[in-house]
Amino acid sequence: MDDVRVRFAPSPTGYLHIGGLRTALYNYLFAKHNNGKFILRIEDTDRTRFVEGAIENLVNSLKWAGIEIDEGVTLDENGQITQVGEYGPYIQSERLDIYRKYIDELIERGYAYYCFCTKERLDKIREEQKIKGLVPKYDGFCRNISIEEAKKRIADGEEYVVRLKLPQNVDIKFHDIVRGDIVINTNDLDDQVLLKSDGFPTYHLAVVVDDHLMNITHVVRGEEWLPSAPKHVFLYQAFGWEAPEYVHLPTVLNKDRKKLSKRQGDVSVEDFRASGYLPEGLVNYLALVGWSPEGNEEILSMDELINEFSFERVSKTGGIFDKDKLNWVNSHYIRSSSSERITDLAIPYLKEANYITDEDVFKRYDWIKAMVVTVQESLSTVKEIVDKVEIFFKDKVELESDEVLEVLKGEQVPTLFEAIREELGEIEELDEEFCSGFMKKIQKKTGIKGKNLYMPVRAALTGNLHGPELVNILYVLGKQNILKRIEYVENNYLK
RNA sequence: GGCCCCAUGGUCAAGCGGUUAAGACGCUGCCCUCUCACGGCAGAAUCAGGAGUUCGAUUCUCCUUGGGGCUACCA
Repeated sequence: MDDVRVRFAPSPTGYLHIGGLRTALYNYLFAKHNNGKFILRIEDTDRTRFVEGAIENLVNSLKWAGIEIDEGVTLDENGQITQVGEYGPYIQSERLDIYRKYIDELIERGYAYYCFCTKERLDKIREEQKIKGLVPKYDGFCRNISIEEAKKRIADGEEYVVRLKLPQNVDIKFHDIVRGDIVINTNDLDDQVLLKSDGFPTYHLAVVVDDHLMNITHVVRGEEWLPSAPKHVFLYQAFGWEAPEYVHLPTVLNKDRKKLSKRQGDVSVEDFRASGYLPEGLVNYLALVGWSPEGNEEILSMDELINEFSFERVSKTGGIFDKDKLNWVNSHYIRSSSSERITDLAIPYLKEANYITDEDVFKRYDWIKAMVVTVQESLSTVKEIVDKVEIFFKDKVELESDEVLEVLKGEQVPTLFEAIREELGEIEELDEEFCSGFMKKIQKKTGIKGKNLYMPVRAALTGNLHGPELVNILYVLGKQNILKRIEYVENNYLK
């Protein structure tokens, strides 16, 4: 295969959408699988939709996800937008003169024409066509204006656009790697605007010119581009260029089988990151929506994904974004991460919940880490740690249910509490070693064992019948908290 | 409405003419265990419908139905 060059070409209209990440990911996986280049191009031809800071966000989200940009738009070490590569500029608004040149060429060759129709006229004819039950499309009013006349009108200051001049009733065929051959008749296509009245190209012109000039070998993009692909193919033919290979990816849907949208909650990569998803988890899961590995193993690192990826195994069907499965994948990565990593990721959440302070981070890092380890295996997202460690930070012991009270009212409970007090009285503070032997000592001392030993202690310390290992709870709580909670329980529930 | 794409359990999906129709998430039960979680085992659950083609269709063709997309001087 020729040197593979693919591009991810988002519009800088905000944050990177989860569907966009998937598209970028498949581009990246394909490129890396073939030792090719992954290029980031910014398609900012719609000035009305430009959002400040969007490019930085896009790049940061890609980097976070582990997608490395080989060429095109990226950020330098100071976080400033920069462009690398020999096919630049890679930001379309900086390529206006290039598009201009190719538009002129198209017009000269008779594949495009100037159009002076006003917005009002366009709206009107569409309205009429709709009423008549016709397909709303441009009626060709300006199709036959001569170049000379058009130029004169332009010189007179008339506003204009340039439209694609599509032949009538011609089948345009093209091949899509995952979908096979696709044929669309030009009668079902519109004389698409190529150059807008503000001098900016539309997507259709810019994408063709840029993909050609940047030597893109494979256009991998969302399914929503499928119906306009023939226009692009026609343009390649008009220019006399060789078209790239096409891959139109199935859509990522929400539970209602609609395109994933903001109304359903998190949709941007930034949202998922903030919710405590690890990049490996999100990437791994996303790879699985619309593609499947050959084997049964679904937990795959980026390198493994690169190694296994092929368009042959990309599905044609839109897939629903399944948060449950994402959580499962993510929990896998949380469990297999080092406790240091998860601790560092958890600290901001713990601080936000006012469970810890900067001073704690500085002075009691090991204690924080111990707490994280205690709940690490049960987390789906790092953010969940806030709920999981809540038990350690309550002043009062709140009983979760009547069953807890039942346990606390067991007849051996006073003996148990007394033994704990005595045992704790002998030491300054708990260390991990002490904790791991603690329950055994109590057992020896009181003769109480098993459920009867653990459950009342758990109930008294957490107000709960479930939770992490009791030994860990003891350590995280520390001597004073243990004594306080026992006392609290005695005073409030056992009198 | 027109055009295009798509169709295997609730979800992601394997399958590419002959299979007891994989696997994963979720769900249920059991085991492990102080409990939860992890882990292990087991279970329920799928080829949208109808015509063809064929000795034989989940698989190929057509129709119906359903879903999605496009139909802008947005991408």
